Amino acid sequence: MGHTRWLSDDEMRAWRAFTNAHALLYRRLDHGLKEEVGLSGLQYEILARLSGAPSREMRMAELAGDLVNSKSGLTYQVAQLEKAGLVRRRSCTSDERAVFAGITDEGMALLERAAPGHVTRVKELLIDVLTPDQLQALADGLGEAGRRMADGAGCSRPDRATEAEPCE
Amino acid sequence: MGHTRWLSDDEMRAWRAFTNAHALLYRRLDHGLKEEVGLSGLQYEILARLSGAPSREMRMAELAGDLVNSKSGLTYQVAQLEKAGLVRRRSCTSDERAVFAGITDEGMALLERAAPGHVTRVKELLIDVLTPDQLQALADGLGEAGRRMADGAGCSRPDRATEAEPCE
DNA sequence: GTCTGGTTGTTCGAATTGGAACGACCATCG
DNA sequence: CGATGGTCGTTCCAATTCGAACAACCAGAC
Repeated sequence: MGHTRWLSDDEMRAWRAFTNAHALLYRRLDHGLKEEVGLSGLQYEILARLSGAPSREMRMAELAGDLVNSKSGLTYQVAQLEKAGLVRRRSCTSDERAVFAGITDEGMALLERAAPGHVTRVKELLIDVLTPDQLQALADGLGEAGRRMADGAGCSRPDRATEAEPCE
Repeated sequence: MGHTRWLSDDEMRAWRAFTNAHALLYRRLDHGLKEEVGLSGLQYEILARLSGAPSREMRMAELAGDLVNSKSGLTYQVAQLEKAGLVRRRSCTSDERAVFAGITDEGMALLERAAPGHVTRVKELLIDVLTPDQLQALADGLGEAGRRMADGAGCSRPDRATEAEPCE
């Protein structure tokens, strides 16, 4: 490691734009959700993933991996959602360790009530601002970056375990 | 508002890539900083901004605006940094309300020790993964999105006040 | 002057986060 | 079977986050 390669002006601009846009956007989305349906951004994401899962449920570990949140953090949030009746938990019969979190009908109803506003905001504040080329570049470039980081490349993260079959 | 315009597959891919890459990346950077110099990502950002400011100091409000963090959150972190001797605070003589936070020599030293590893990680994990075109698209597209959100467009945020002259 | 409206940074309390430690569990080997 | 190593989700605790309320302050109208 001779001397450090600093960021060029262009690189710095891109990097700042990336973090700045994310912070600004996430803040808006969070507030919007909180106001409209009382959910946090993370809670919305949890419900969204569950609603899209095969049988409307997922393993805790899989969820945590998808959301890039710590296990303990997920436990906490799922507990909140369960208290609110939006999610139900059941333990897997074939693997006593595993816990499945599934979205309830009530959760689906709330999600459907939350989605329009949320999606509209994402479109207005990000998607519609980008040209089709920029959108594509974003999907390609950041998709690749995400993929590389997800595979333990360069650091921790040994996961990518079993693909979570419906269990029974 | 007729019916909601949902996200197309491409749009969804881009959106997911964006949030996913950010989460993954920020987590790595955070851990890296914590291990190498004991700073959090936010603390590093604070020091970095201060080090680049005209006289190595900024108003609290300006800092908070740049970092997109709540005022109270910034107060907390700056207090931490001050306790560690990396930052010093002084109140402005011409405007008794304002508080300037400035980075100390000790802070500069730590920042210089932290920067190489941090910057290298940013390059390796993000910049170097992108093609020049993608980098440019990211800077342009997300830059524009950030700019629009920063101007109260569509929502709260009335700020963008005085440009914080050196005060004396 | 004095009043009013808006700004600034801090304080407070409640909610959330994340890591480490833990107990329960599976799978493999002998 | 008994032991071992690894996985899973939870619990615990300290650190952090955010918004609302607050006190001090500035600026302009009157």
